Amino acid sequence: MMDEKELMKELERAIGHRMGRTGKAMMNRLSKELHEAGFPYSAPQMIVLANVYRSEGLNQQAVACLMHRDKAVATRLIDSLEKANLLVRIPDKNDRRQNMLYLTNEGKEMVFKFSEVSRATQETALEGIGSKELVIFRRVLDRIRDNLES
Amino acid sequence: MMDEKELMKELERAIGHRMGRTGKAMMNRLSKELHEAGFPYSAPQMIVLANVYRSEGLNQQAVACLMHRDKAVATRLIDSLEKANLLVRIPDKNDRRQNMLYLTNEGKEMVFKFSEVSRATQETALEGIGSKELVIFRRVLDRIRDNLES
DNA sequence: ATTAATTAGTTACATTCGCAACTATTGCAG
DNA sequence: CTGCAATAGTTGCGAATGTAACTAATTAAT
Repeated sequence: MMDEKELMKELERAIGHRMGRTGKAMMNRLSKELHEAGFPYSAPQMIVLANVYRSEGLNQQAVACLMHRDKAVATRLIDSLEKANLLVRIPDKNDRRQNMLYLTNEGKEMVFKFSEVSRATQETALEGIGSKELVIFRRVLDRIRDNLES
Repeated sequence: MMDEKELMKELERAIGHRMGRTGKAMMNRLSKELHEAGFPYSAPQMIVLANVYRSEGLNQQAVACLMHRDKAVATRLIDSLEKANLLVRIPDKNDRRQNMLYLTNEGKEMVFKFSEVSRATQETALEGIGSKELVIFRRVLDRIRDNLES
């Protein structure tokens, strides 16, 4: 068993905890900015919308995968967005199990407004961080993910 | 050659996405390792315990603050840990609103076991990453959190 | 061709979280 | 001293999440 000193060091260095906190901070800030900008929609809802905007016609499974959430969550978010007339489900003629997703005009407008808020938030998040550091940061992130998912 | 502004834009684009995915991967892995090691306790429970270990006698508010969670969440986690005999609440004689938290011997043992699992998981996660890069990584992580929480 | 296995999506259920209301205690202002 | 504000902790409630069971459609296997 390790001695107390080492244990203390180890506890202080919990990268996972730090990353969780920072990730949550990002999400919280985005939600707050959206709310303050008068958005009647949540951040997860807008993230779905943005993903559909980037690749219209994609199915719900793909949405779930892109946002790292369960497909049940995708179903519910898409339900709410369809009810709000921001997107529509179109059953795929070739595979009627799938719904292809398309934005309405209202949905597209909403994505544009969202992207402004989101960009501002991200700029705030990365303020004072040099591009060299950011390159390393991103490389380390990817490496950690690879280490854990393989 | 891309100019600085374009490069930053390009880098920013994927940061939120990557952090979400990587953070989730870490949490999943830790939970899995804990479960496989026969732990009957969750990661948040263990994080509470580790914090109490680091500064015994602290109150519930402090625990909540350290984990960046609501004090209600702290109450429930501490409830479960006290029920499991891993820690005890001792009312502060000088201010009877506060509970001072102390680990039981069983709780201390659990922290030691947890720290081994957690350290192993972290080693897996950080394999092949140089200490220089890691320092930058941590600095960027903290900077992002500071940027967002201030 | 029929049956089994797979896949997309939905729904039910239990869990967790954070906000807000509430209690109890302490500190402060007049 | 009295009463009001602030603080620690608890509890109730609604919202969001993931697992798993389920339906419907497709594909593969024999």
